[in-house]
Amino acid sequence: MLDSVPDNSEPKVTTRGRPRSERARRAILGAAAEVLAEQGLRAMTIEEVATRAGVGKATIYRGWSSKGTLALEAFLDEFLSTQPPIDTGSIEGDVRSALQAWVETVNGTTTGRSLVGLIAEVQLDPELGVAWHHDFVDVVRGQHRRMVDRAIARGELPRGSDVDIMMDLIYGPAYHRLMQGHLALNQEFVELVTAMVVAGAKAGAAVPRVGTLG
Amino acid sequence: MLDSVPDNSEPKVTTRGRPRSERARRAILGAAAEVLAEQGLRAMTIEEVATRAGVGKATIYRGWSSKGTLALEAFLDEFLSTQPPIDTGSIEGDVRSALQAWVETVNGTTTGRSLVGLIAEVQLDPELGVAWHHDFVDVVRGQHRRMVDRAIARGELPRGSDVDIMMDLIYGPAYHRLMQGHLALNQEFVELVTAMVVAGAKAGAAVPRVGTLG
Amino acid sequence: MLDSVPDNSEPKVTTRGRPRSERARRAILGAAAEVLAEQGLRAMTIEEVATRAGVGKATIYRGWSSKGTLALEAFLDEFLSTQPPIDTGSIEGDVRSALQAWVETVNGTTTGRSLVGLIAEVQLDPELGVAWHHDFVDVVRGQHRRMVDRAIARGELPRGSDVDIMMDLIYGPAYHRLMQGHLALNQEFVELVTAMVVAGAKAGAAVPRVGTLG
Amino acid sequence: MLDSVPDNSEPKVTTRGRPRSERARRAILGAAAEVLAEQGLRAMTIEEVATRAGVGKATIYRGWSSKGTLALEAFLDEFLSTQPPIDTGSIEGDVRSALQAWVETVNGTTTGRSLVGLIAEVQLDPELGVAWHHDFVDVVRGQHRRMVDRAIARGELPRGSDVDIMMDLIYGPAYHRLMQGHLALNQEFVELVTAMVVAGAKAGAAVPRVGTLG
DNA sequence: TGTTAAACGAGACGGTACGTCACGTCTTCCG
DNA sequence: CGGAAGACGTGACGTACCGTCTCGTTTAACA
Repeated sequence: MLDSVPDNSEPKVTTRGRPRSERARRAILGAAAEVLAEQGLRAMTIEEVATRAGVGKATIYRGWSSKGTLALEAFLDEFLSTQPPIDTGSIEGDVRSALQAWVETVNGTTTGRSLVGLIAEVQLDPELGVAWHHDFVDVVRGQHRRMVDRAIARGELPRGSDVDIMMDLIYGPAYHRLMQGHLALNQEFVELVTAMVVAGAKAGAAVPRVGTLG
Repeated sequence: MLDSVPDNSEPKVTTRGRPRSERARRAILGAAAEVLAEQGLRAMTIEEVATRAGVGKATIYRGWSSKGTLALEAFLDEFLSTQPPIDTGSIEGDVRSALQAWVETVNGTTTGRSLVGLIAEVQLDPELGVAWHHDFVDVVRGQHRRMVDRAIARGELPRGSDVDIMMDLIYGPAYHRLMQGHLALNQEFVELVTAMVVAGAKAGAAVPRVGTLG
Repeated sequence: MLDSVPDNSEPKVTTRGRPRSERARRAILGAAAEVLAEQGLRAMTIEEVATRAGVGKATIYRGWSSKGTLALEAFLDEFLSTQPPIDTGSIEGDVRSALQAWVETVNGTTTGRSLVGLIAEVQLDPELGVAWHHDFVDVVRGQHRRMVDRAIARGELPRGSDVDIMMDLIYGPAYHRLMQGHLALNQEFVELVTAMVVAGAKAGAAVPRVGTLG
Repeated sequence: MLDSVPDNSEPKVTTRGRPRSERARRAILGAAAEVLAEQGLRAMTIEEVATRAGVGKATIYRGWSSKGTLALEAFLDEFLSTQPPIDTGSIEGDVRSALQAWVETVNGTTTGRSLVGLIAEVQLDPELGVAWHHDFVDVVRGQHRRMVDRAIARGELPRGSDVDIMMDLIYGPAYHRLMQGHLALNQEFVELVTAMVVAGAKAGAAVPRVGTLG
C-alpha cells in the first residue's frame, strides 16, 4: 500500500487541533498511558484521565475525538520504540529478529496489551481506523517493507516476489495468535514461522499470477 | 454443517441457564442477529434487543451474561454454515477452497462484519473469551486441522510438519488483513497465500525443530 | 380567574409521571427541601439532591422536569400549612390576620425564602409557570377570595366590589416589598395596608366602571 | 427623562471599572440588549454577548461582574425613558397616567419582559440587588414619591399620609399581576386601582398609627 | 515620528452541572 | 407464578458556560 516511508515526523492521530498548552498535552497523555497500563482500554474513561491529569474533560475533547484516538497517541511512541530497526544482513535473520522483538513486547509489556485493545477498538470505531492506519499500520509496514526490499536487492528473494504477501505471512500468524490466543507466542513459533516463510518465499517465485486481478 | 464437530452438539456459549421458553430464546436470538446486522456489535444494546424481541431485559440476562455472549450465539450457526466441509483431494485445492469460502463470507455478508466485531469484543471482555474459544476457535481449527492431517496422510506434506503453524500461516494473513484492513481480501490474495504456504510447507520439512524452549 | 375552590386534592406540579416507588419520592422531596432551605434555589442542583436522596439523577428527571418543579413540590405543602384558614368575623380582622400570617412566614422561615426564589424561577422558566399557577396561585387566591366573598355576604363591603382588585390591593404591596426589598414587612405595614384597603373598599363602591373593558 | 433624578448623573450599576474603549462598551451593551430582547435573561450568556459584540469575554468581565449587572445596565436607560415625568395637577390624574405608562411598557415592549427577568434575577443574585436598588428602585420610587408629595402639598391627601404605603398600594398590585400573571394588566385595572387607592388614601387619614412595634 | 505599555480579540484553560444513555438489578403487576 | 415491562441506582457520556488566564495584535499616549 505504502512504499515510501511516511513522512509523519509528528503523528496525525487526531482530526482536531491539539491543546495549546504543552503542559496539558503532556499531562493528558501521561495520565492516559497510566490508566491504559493499569486498567486496559475498555476500563479507561475520559473522566478518569481528566481527573488524573488535573485537566477538564473539555480540554481532552478539544484535542482528541474519542477514547480511542487518545489511547492511540498514548500508545504510539512507546510501542514503536520497542520495535528497533533491524538489519542483520540476511532475510532469515531479519525476520527472526523482528518477530522476536515483537513477541517480546507483546508478551512482556503493558504496551503489548494496549496493542490488543487498540486493534479491537479500531474494529468498533471507524473514525479511529483512519488514525490507526496512518500512524500505526503504515509506519510499521513501512519498516517491514524495507526489510523485504533489502532481501530482494541482495538477491535472497526472487525479483518478482509479492512483498505484501510476504509481510502478511510473517506478521499475520503473529497477530492471529495474539488476537485468538489459541497458542503461545514463543521462541518456537518465531523459528518455525521464520523457516517456513523464508522457505516458501524462496520456493514460491514461480507462482503463476492469476490474470483476473492487478 | 461441520464434518463432525467434536462433541458440542449444542454450543456452550453461556455459563448460565437458558430461557425457560423456547419462544423467548428464538425471539431474542433473532432480534440480536437483526440488530447485529443492522448496526454492528458496538451499537447493539441489550435494551434494543429486548424491545425488538418483545421480552424483558431480565429474560436476556437470565440466558446470556453479556452483549458479547448473546452476539456470539446469534453469530455462530450462521457463520459456520457458510464454511462448508472441504475435501478436494489435494492440500492446494483444500487451502484454496477454504480461503475462498472464508473470503466470500467476510467480504459479502453482515455475518462477516459480525466476525470482526466479535473478535474485537473478545479482546475487551475476558469472560467472552472462554465462550469464543470453545464455540468458535476450537470448532474452526478442528476443521482446518483435519484438512492438514489428510494432506499428511496422503503424503503431500512431510510427516513431521507442524500442523498448528500451517494453520496459522493459512489463516493468519487472512485475519490480519481482515483486522488491519490494509489490503484487499481478493482472489489474488487467496492464490498467493495458497501457493506460498504449500510451497513453504513442502520445502519446510527440514526445519530444525528447536527444543521446547520458549 | 378561578372562583371555585380548585379540586386539587393532590398537586399537579409535574407534567411527568412520578416515581413508582414512594420511598424514592419521599427521599427526593426531603433532600430537595433540605438543600432548598440550606442553599436556596439558585445554588440547589439536581446532582446534589440526587446524592443526598441516595437516588440516581435519572430518577429525578423521570419525575420532575426541572429544578423548579421539584423545588415547587418540595415547597408547597410546607408553605400552605403556614397559611391557616382565617375567619375572624370581620373583613378588617381577616385581612389583618392573613397578612400577619404571611408576613411571619416570609420573615421567619426558610420556606419564606424559598417563596421568593420560586417566584423568581417562575419568571425564567415558562413551563414552571403552569405548575405554579395551578398549585400555588390558584390555591392561595381561592382562600383569599372566600375571605372577601364572606365580607360581601355580611354586607361589610358593597355588593358590586371587584374582588380581584381587592385581593391585589391586599397582597400586591406585600409581594412588592418582598421582591423589591425596599421596606420592611412589619406590623406597621400590616396595619396600614389593612386600614387603607378596607377604607378604600368601603368607599370605592361608587367607582365608575369604564366602559371600554369587560 | 426623569424629573430631576437625585444625583446619579451616571448609573452605578457596576462595582468595577468600565472598558476603556467607548466602542467596546457600546458594542457590549448593544449586544446585550439584543440578546435580552430576543432570548430573555435566562438564555442570555456572556459568551454570546461577547461573540455578538465582537469582544473578548474578559472585556465584559472587566466591566460587569455578572450577567445580571450587564443586563441591568442594558435595560435601564431604555426602561426609564418609557416612564415619563408626570404632573397632571391631580393625584388621581397622576396615578392613572403613571400606571398607564407602566402598563403600556410592560405589556408592549421587550423591555417590559426584561423587567420581569431582572426582578427575578435580583432575587437569586444578592450582589445584583445592590445595583438594582441604587439604579432602579431608588430612582423609580423617587419619581413616585414626588407625585404623592405634590398631592399632599396641594391638600388632596391628608398631611399625615404614609407616602410609602401609598406608593406600594399603587404599584404593588401592578407588580403583583406582572409577576404572578394571574390577571391582565389592562385599562380596567388601571382605573380600579386608581379609584380605590385614591379613595382609600383620602378616607384613610384617620388610621390610628400604631407605635413603632414590629 | 517611533516606542512602548495598555487594553484588546480570541479562545484555551480547569471546573461544575447539565440532561441522556445504557448498564445490570429489582419490583410490580398482568396473563 | 413466570415473565413483560420498566423503574431503580449507578456511572460515564459529551456539551454548555462559567470565570480566569495566556496569547499575539492593535492602538494611542508619550518620548
